[in-house]
Amino acid sequence: MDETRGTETDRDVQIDLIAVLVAVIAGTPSVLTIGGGDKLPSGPFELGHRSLQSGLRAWVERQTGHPLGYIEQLYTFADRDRFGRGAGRAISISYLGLTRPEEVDGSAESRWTPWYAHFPWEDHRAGLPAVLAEKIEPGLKKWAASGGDGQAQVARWQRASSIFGFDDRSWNEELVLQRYELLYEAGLVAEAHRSHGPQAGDAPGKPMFADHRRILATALARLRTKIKYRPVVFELMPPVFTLLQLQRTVEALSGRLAHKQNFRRLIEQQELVEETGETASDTGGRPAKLFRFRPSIHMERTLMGTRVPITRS
Amino acid sequence: MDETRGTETDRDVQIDLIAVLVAVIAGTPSVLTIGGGDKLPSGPFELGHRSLQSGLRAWVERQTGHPLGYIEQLYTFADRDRFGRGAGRAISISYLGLTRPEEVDGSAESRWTPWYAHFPWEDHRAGLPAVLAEKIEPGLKKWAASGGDGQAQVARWQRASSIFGFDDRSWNEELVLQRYELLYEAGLVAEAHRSHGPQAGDAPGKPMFADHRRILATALARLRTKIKYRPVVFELMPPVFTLLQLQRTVEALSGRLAHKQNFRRLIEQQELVEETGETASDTGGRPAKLFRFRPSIHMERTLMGTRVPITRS
DNA sequence: GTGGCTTATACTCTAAATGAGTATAAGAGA
DNA sequence: TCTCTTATACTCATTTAGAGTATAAGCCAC
Repeated sequence: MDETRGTETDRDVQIDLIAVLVAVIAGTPSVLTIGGGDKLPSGPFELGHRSLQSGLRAWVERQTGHPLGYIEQLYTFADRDRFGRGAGRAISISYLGLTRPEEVDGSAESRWTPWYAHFPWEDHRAGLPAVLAEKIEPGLKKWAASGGDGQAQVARWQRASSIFGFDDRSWNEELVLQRYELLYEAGLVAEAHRSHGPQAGDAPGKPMFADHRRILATALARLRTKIKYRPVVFELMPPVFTLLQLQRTVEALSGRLAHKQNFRRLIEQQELVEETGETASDTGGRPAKLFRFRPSIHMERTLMGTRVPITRS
Repeated sequence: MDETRGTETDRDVQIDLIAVLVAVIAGTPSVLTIGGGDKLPSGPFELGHRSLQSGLRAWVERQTGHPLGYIEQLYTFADRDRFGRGAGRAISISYLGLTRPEEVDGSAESRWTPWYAHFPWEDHRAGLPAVLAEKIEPGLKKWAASGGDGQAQVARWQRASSIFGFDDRSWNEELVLQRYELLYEAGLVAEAHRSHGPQAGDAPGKPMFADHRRILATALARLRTKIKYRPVVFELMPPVFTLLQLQRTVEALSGRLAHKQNFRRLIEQQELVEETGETASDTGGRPAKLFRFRPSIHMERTLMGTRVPITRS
């Protein structure tokens, strides 16, 4: 099996670990960035590291002063052209990490960036984002119209509209990555233009370094999928919270609103939380009971499911 | 953190691509193996490869004579001790691939191995597998009883019973990896004993080379999860099939039986398939209508969902 | 060619889950 | 006390899911 080995196989291959660290800060889902807010924390995987995870922890903590809690592997990339030709090649192993607000500090080099700044079309909490109708839909219409023969054009538009929910199709919040990739393909995000030419300024969403925005999209998609069947939200919550706070966090992640009464029904019937006995009176209305996550149920739920209701319209 | 390092960041790191290639052959879910049936096809990622996927394709096709269709990335491993100390270290990027029976041939070096040979406890189609009550439950009871103080013992047994569905808890077919890892931890699979000592013969399920069985477990878990919400089963079906054949394939993957009438209802209402107009008369009873996958719905369903009914008991 | 075996296919029934809404409670502040 | 705000309890209709009954349409043995 080892034909051409020995010379080049195991040389010039750099292994990078990239972290997408997420926290919800004052209701705003945010990602930890370095370098002026457009780079994800990352660093090389070194021989001294015991494992990929521990390598990542070491790097991120050094680079951001931020200790890592829950982390999970996202995806491994290896594009030859990732950093231009001739530079050898890099393999990037990306991770998703979740942290609580209390643990948030932000060091000199790192800071928390609201992720919807990079994906304004993903936040539907206040209704359809304007950017969809103003830039994305016309942009994709043009892209579809430029695609080969009639049939190919129809196929392009079908793809676009089913992914983005145009023409009265429903919005699926999990398709973050597909949407980003489609925009990239259609040249509607700045990263698609190597030279960052004239279009870059007009393209929706703040661009990021190299393919970091794609990685962030992967993370968002994974998180939105995961909160529906694993109780990971709690990794983002303070130890004690009201049900509305919990709901707001879920909404921040999924980018859409939930039906309050049904949300509460679902959470309670799943026995994920228990009352602390105290109430929070700073809510502006009737004081809300405070809850904590039920640790006893933790393992069980990690295995089984959690569900979250989201309004249909 | 950089204890024993020197200059060597990008040296001595070998990158392996590992394929878990799945096909359902005559109702038996199988995995492509080499080396006498205990190894997954794999090979180094080389500079000449355009991407991870194309590297994998090249390797597998050369090694097994088997062209790859649908593939998706599974997980990236990097254990320092994977191949013993001093051997540098290896990073393994694993992929799951699905193929159709027609494409199945099996070359000299490769062959198809029924995967339940490696995971006999995962096949519940003919009721609870005997190995559960005979070996696994007593083995895990013993393991639980040997774990620290009373509380720790209870916690161990709780974990075991909720993962394996003991004590009248329900079986969750998706927890393939958790079950394998628990068995490993409890020393109940041969791989847990480096020396392959006396217990190896008694341990349930055929062992595999290195950590290949863990990778296979990862693949099985992913596949069982995925068939529930993406129409990937069709990658495993011939172009034309009866609904019962489709059902048998789903059952083979999930390891449990489905309710025939409800299965049909679900498949039909989802409009995943369409009649070809022909019937198959070799089914032993009333001839069954033949169906094909609806290509028009393919993209849409790739984005949206597919569901599959499974009997509760 | 008829009765019995097998699988296919159509329906029915019931319970649970889900989406949406109404009604009432309990604080703060004018 | 009235009003505003949020919290919380219930109700209702629809959909989905699990399970079962009934009927259809082939083959085969006799």
